[in-house]
Amino acid sequence: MTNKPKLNERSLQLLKTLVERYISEGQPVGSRSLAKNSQLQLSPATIRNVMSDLEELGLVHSPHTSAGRVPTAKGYRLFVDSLLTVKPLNIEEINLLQHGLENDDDEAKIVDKASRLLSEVTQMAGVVTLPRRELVSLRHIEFLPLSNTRVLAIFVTNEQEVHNKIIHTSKQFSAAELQQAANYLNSIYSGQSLTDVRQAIVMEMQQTQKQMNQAMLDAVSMAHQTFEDDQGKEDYVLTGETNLMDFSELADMSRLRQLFEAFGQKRSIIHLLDKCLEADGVQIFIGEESGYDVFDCCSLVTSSYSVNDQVVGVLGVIGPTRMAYEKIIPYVDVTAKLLSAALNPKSVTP
Amino acid sequence: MTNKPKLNERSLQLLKTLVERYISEGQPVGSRSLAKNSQLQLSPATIRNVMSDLEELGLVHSPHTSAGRVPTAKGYRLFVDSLLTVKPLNIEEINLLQHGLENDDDEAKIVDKASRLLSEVTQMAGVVTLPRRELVSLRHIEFLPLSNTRVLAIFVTNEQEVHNKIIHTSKQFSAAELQQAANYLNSIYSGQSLTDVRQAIVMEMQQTQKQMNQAMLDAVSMAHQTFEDDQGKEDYVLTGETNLMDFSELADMSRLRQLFEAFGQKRSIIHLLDKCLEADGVQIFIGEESGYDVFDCCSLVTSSYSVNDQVVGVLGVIGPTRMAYEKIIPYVDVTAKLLSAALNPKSVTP
DNA sequence: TTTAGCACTCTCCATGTTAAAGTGCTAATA
DNA sequence: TATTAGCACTTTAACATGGAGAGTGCTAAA
Repeated sequence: MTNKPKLNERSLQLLKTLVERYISEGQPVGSRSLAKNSQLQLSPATIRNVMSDLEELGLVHSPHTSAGRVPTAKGYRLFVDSLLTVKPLNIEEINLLQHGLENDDDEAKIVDKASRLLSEVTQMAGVVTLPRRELVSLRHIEFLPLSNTRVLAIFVTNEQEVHNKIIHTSKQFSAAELQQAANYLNSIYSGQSLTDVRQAIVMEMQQTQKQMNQAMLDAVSMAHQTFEDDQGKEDYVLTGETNLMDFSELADMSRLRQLFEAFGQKRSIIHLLDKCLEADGVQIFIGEESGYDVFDCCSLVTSSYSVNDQVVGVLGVIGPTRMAYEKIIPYVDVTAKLLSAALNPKSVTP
Repeated sequence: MTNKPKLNERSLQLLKTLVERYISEGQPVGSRSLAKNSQLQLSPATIRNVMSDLEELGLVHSPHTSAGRVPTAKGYRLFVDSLLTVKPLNIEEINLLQHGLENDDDEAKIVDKASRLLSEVTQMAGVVTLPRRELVSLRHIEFLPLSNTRVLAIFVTNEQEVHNKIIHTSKQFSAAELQQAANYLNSIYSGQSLTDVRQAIVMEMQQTQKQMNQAMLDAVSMAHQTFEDDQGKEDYVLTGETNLMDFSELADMSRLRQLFEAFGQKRSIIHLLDKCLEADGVQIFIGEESGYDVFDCCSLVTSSYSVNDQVVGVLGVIGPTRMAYEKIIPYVDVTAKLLSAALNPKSVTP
């Protein structure tokens, strides 16, 4: 499907003004209005011919005979890729974001704030995935006895992420015994990556012939339980969903409901956001491009953010396909950069 | 305002069938329909007279001249308090709930499940506050060094709730020093209630003349930071909000938006749920009774749940004022009891 | 290739009509 | 005195009607 015929400068210029016009007015754009607002000196009749071509190419679409034209997802795509003139943020806008993302010890708080800022500033929904490190390293592990054979396992990864899980043991251990087990594990595995630790533990458990005393065996078995399921729960923070209720495109209740259910289930959103992890810079899904019916009249503008030059998450904005891309794109772009900056380890002052 | 005149048996009977009728049909109920459906042998004309009285008392209300009558919040209130015949759940319904709340180590998971069950079973929104203990006792505390003077404080309360916080110290401590501090604190404060610990720490810090070495002072100072802000974040789990989108009463977008914003902000909901903590058994807020405009056309049916015979939380259902109270009430009631059972410490098998 | 002109289509809005539902009032009835 | 029948009146909902406005597609002329 190599369909790029007849797309001369003029048609593109017309498509551009059509999209701009539609984005700002929200009404199908007719040939008269285009004739006036494009810089080209053309009569409405000529423009109608061009529109006919654009429609044939699937770039625009007419809701009914006597309405103007509306851009399709494909039309938006062409617009965003080749026609858009991005409006960089001014100082105040940048300051607003920078201010909101001032340093904070708590990673979760910063992420939350970033999402909130995105939604405030764009008046749409803001979304930020929690930062996920490729190599999660084990920092420290600790066991506390609960009732009977239940034990509370607490472990810290990546300097400051605390996880906990309740595990079951074969016999009842005293606090001292558990302390000993933790000491043993800390001495061996501390500092190693979680995947490595998991592997090593499985190995240990297979080679029982190795000279290990019962205490060490118990410790390894507990560690096995603690780390067994993937601790890498992907998650994201979504704010300003209610902003979406004000868009006429989403006024249909069943549509809206599906959208909010998708937000609640998180799965599809995570999957979509994951796709953006690899891409560098701002990435955009327009309408049906996402592949999820729920987002048919929505667009998603995202950018990845990083810590230590390593991409660890994605942030973005969800809104109706008809959004002011020229403004939203820089907002997402800048927020991603500022979030990266805010999350990066502070330069160590001596 | 002692307004209980003319409320004879017959008027009450009519009000009852009116409310039942309106709940099941969703349409204003006229005198003809009431004449047929009430057991009383009365002509529509007579019923019109009675309706006129009920309207004067503020129990019913006419949307316009030639529509039937609709119950007001006050009407619903009278209905719920004195006229309602509750339909107890049958075995299958109870089993469904019981099954869903099977024992699980993780408190958060059970609470989540309870909320989900409530919303599934009622097709409205389910809400459960996280269990909050009156006396939170300190179980264990632990410090881990981060970069520079930052320290990760981890502490466990109530046998299995893990909290963590980053604190700042005056100088850089080694892991060993921190371990020592934690040991000291554990030895003194472990087992005491958090409020007691907070008090004791403030006392310690004031009486510096007391013979304490520097290490002890450091430990106390760190503990002070760790426990300083109230760790009692009240929170709740809300599920099935999207169910509410299907009710015509909430079809108005701005209304719906306000409602969902209230859900997101949590404050007003928490406040409302807190009011239900004291009450025993099922409690109901109908429409404007809640005092929050957002809930004007919603009702909230709640019940508290307990652990060790002590009320620790509230659970309930949010839906339109026009809901099947006779079925919703037992659902909430039973779920609260089952949740209590699921959360109570298992009997220790020897 | 572009444009003017024109018939045509579709939506929107205001208007009007009718049927159905239900009320309030009055006067008759038990 | 409480109840009921009867009737005039009101309101809504659903449907038809009929311009006005906007915009199109097509054709033929420039």
